[in-house]
Amino acid sequence: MVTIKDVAKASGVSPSTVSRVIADNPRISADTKKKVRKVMKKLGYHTNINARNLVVKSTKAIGVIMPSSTNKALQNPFFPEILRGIGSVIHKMQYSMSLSTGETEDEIFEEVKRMVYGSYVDGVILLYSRVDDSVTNFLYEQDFPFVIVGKPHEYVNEITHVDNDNFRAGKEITEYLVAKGHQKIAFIGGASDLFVTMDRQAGYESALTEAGIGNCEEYKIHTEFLESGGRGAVESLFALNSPPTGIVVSDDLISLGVLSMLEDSGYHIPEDISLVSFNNVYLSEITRPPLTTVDVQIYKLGAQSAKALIEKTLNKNEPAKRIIIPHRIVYRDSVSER
Amino acid sequence: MVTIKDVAKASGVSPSTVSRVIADNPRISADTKKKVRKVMKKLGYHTNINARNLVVKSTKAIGVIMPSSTNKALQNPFFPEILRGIGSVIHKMQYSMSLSTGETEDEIFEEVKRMVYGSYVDGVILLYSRVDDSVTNFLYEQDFPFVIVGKPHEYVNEITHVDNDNFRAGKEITEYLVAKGHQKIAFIGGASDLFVTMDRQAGYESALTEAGIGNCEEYKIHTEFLESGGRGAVESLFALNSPPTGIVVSDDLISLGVLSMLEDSGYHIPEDISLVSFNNVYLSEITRPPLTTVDVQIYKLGAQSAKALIEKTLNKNEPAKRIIIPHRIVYRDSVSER
DNA sequence: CTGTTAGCGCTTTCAA
DNA sequence: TTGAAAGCGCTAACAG
Repeated sequence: MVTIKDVAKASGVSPSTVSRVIADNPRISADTKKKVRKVMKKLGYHTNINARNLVVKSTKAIGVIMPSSTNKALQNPFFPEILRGIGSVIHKMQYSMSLSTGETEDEIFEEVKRMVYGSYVDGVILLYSRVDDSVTNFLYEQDFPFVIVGKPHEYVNEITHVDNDNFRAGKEITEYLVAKGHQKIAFIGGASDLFVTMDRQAGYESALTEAGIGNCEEYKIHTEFLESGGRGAVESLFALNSPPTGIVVSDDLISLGVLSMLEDSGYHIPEDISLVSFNNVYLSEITRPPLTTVDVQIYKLGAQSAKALIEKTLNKNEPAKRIIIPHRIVYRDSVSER
Repeated sequence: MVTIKDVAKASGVSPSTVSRVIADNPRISADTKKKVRKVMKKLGYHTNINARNLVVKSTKAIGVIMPSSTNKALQNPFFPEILRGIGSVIHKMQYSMSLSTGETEDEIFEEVKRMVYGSYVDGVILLYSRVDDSVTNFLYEQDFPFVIVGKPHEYVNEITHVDNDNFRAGKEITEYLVAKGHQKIAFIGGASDLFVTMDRQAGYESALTEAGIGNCEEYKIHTEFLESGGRGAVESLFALNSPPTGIVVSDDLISLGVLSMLEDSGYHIPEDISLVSFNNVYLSEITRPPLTTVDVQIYKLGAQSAKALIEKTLNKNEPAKRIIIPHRIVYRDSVSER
């Protein structure tokens, strides 16, 4: 391995000068810089990141924590897309990204502890937000730089997070259904302890109320369609005396499942029943029919969270902020006039 | 930060002893170990990974390189799933995983160079295999430990890779269609410069030949359904004098697109035309109809590649190997008898 | 503008 | 079974 000393010797300067050249220190003459750089190139010098990290006490690495993956929720294209967004700014800033590998909550927690105690990373991005999460609490107590994609359970004003206005999004998409003449509108959400689900559902409820349409509990179900249970829940929805004519589904992937089983049961979308959804991942374009869905700009969600985190690691007392990524409805073919 | 010296002082031993306790060196008495460990706990000691890396010249980190993400191919659930597989063994071995963040080929190449020159990682997993890839060539020339998921273009016997027997898989699934009475079978593949596509297609062709069915070029098309071009290609397939009754599609996500447009055009699956696919990602269960597809065991693909790589980093002259992950056909409802 | 010197926190001979 | 000392490759005062 070529070290700074080798370069120093070969170019007839001191190691510190070489170090300064690397840092492009303005107090080094252009001449020496050029000379040293040439030698670096010739010798094939590359700075050893561990040595530098050790002294500057920063790794320029960000830890990204995925939710526990005991079910198939991770197969949601949401994740590669948000990783791409995070990656874009991480890359631009010359940082690197360390991904969590634990499958259970405990494993993940252990891993996060290693990350922060072992100085693996300068900061952490949490790709989920749950009630009473040990990782969140730990990071908060340690006062370690982190941001949440989504909404924190506690300390909302002290934890910087980037989120959509899921309440508004849920409300707007429901209002759209109402405007199309629907009165009986159901809600199908994923895990009910996720804030996304709760917020979108609250928006849905608010829209119904404001429209003067009562909202009944039988119209709200939660399923991830990952276990076979979901099927029954949806069937019972249509066994009701007065079945819905429209459905708000909280996630595109769930929509695909709902779509399939509805058509299987003889309903046609959108003729018989209309369906709207969230996220606008690629597959929502290629379902049959293509989905009217709210584009939450996953990529930006990722990019902004990385940006906010890096700012925070650079300046420890950067105030906590909430960053709302705007959404917009993408109109496709899963809704019909009533 | 609590260092080894602090622990040493507090427990009345030397730093080297503490270091040995951490490494669980057998030559340290059980007593001292206990004593020192108690102090470590009390002080909240955690070893600084950078300092250790610097001296042992190993980072216990693996770099995972995704394909360039200029299109939406990354939204394929294949990626989260293989990451999960890789993560499982990385985690078990107490390694960490560094994900690439570049979007273009050039960015990725730069990043890989940083990773290896800067001693960021001990080894690299390539999640793609392309013809004439600069990253592959670089890694090969540097003699840096790496494995490819898929089949290397060159030096097949010198680069350890983990792959499916895509030729056989393609052949078997096509034979299945033949056994079901199909004679006119088309092939729809993704990018034609990908080895997966080529191998699966070759298997398809071989099956047709062996069945005494000629295979004509008009029956083979390539599209990722990411650009609108795919639609036209498929339509022309059915504008043929003698349109196919069965289709082999090289990827579940593409299948979803094909499915949708076929039904849109008035064809019914499987009554009018049968369709088989590859990968068995979650969404193949929830399409309409659910897909008969070959399960390539993505998770294992990831796990085995991580395992092979770690072995290689641990023992530089571990011989190159080819690891074939078995596949199996999952029979669902997208095929009908002719 | 550049060199000298002292560490960063850890592991590892070599001695005892 | 343990300690002393050197050094991994780099940066950062402090001098000059």
